[in-house]
Amino acid sequence: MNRNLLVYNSLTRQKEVFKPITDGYVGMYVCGPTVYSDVHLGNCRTFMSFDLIYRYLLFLGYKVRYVRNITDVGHLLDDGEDRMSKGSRADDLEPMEVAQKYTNGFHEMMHIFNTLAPGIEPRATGHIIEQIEMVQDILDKGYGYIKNGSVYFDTLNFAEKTGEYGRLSGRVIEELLSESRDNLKNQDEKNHPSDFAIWMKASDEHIMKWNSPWSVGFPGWHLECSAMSTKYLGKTFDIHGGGNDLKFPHHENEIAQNIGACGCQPANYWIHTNMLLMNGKKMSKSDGNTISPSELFTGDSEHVTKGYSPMVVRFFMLQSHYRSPNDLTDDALQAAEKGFKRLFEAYKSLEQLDSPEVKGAPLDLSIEQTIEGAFLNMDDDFNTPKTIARLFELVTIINSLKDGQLKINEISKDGIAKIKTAMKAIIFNIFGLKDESESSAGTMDGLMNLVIELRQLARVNKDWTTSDKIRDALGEINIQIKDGKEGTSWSYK
RNA sequence: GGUCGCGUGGCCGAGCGGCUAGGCAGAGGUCUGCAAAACCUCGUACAGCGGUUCAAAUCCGCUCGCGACCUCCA
Repeated sequence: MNRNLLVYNSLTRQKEVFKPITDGYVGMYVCGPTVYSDVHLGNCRTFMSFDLIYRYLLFLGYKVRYVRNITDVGHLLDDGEDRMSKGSRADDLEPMEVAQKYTNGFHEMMHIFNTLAPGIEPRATGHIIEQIEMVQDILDKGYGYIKNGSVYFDTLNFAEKTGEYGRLSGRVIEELLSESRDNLKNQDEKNHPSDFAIWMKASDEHIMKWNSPWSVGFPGWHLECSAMSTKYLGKTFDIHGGGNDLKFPHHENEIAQNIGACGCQPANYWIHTNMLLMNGKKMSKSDGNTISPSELFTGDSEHVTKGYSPMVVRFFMLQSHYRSPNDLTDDALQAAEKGFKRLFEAYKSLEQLDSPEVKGAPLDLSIEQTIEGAFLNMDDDFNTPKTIARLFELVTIINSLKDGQLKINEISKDGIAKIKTAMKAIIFNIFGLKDESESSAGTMDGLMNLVIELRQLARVNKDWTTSDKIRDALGEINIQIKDGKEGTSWSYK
């Protein structure tokens, strides 16, 4: 498919025409989670955003190698303790048990949200050798120095020689120096405050450690992504993504390491997703301003009045652009839930539509324009809210045709087929939504057809007591009866 | 304190120099045995103050408010 895809590149701060290194192929690396506790809803938003991007690239016909790592080592806390170690001590588990436990939970949640699994999901601990080799490369190029068994990246020297440091995050090395002057404590081994460790010597009590030419230790906390993206996607690949809170220092340092090791930019396009807020504020466990995915599904939280299904949450997130902050509120979720149901109801109605005209009916042209508009919106930096607006324009047309406000011969068979193809592609393939009411649909349809038939019989006999009782009783178990011109249909409330 | 970004109608959320966003909620109407659903119509916007322009929600400046990053973070 020859579409002109525009992508906002954080590196250049503008939308650019997307052109992969190799025609038809895309290499995409996304920074995955650190698996030391349960998945955070914010993580889910980020990975759903990249799932959408992945899905759209696939839809456009690209062969995509999607790599998303699992970080199971190397993130230090303020007190110098590794998160994995801390997690394992708290749960009385081996570090790898902690990693496995939360990796499983993460995968389960990604499945619940209907995201496609990446093609490769490398773990930091599985790539210690590659990371050691990269440290050596950086040392060989003169961008690293050794202090007491630890190896640091020499940002000053790197910035002077390449002029690259700070480009992604818009930082200047002199500013980094001045803003860090106050807190030079705990940094005595570093030559410069903005330097960062690429190999850390481990203390005796440290659990996760490996042999290296410099010390028994562990890799620095930005190195894994540099090493693993290079291993699976090459020295320079197409897209690197992550949450915008990773821009600095993580991604800035990643770029420095890659350029330091091989002299080339790791990725041509950097994509950063924005944060999920709740009630206008960043989600934070310490402030109590947080909700877990399962609490959101069950409604077991003071922040919501009821539970919202995974697909409603996904649809809600699609209603805002991936580069905008997304504010989770109960009102917004309720609105999303109704919109989501209207969309799916219309899609079901669409499947029943048929026209006597073969082609060339009056509505056909505007429908084609709306469909094309939807895809143009997707081409414009994956603008899902605009695409959804086009979808709802189609919803109105579908409902009008179904209810007879628009005559069925105003659209052709060809036009209906085009809406079907487009909506199916956008809703299911690109947005990754699914109909949650589908389970055991065959039995339910059969049962409901019978009930509706009985009620119709009562209505023909003007037995309103019976017909209303059927309707109201069904309403109580959340099934809604809808009397239309073309007969009666039903849906879950 | 420094850097970056944002403030759109009752709520959410696109738009980013001239052309209807869309959803939810609200009002009126059509349809219906009644209701719901659906459809049609309608209203209330661009934080504030200045400036640039024939024209600004959209560009510039200031003020206020919010968020992210600067320390691990999606």
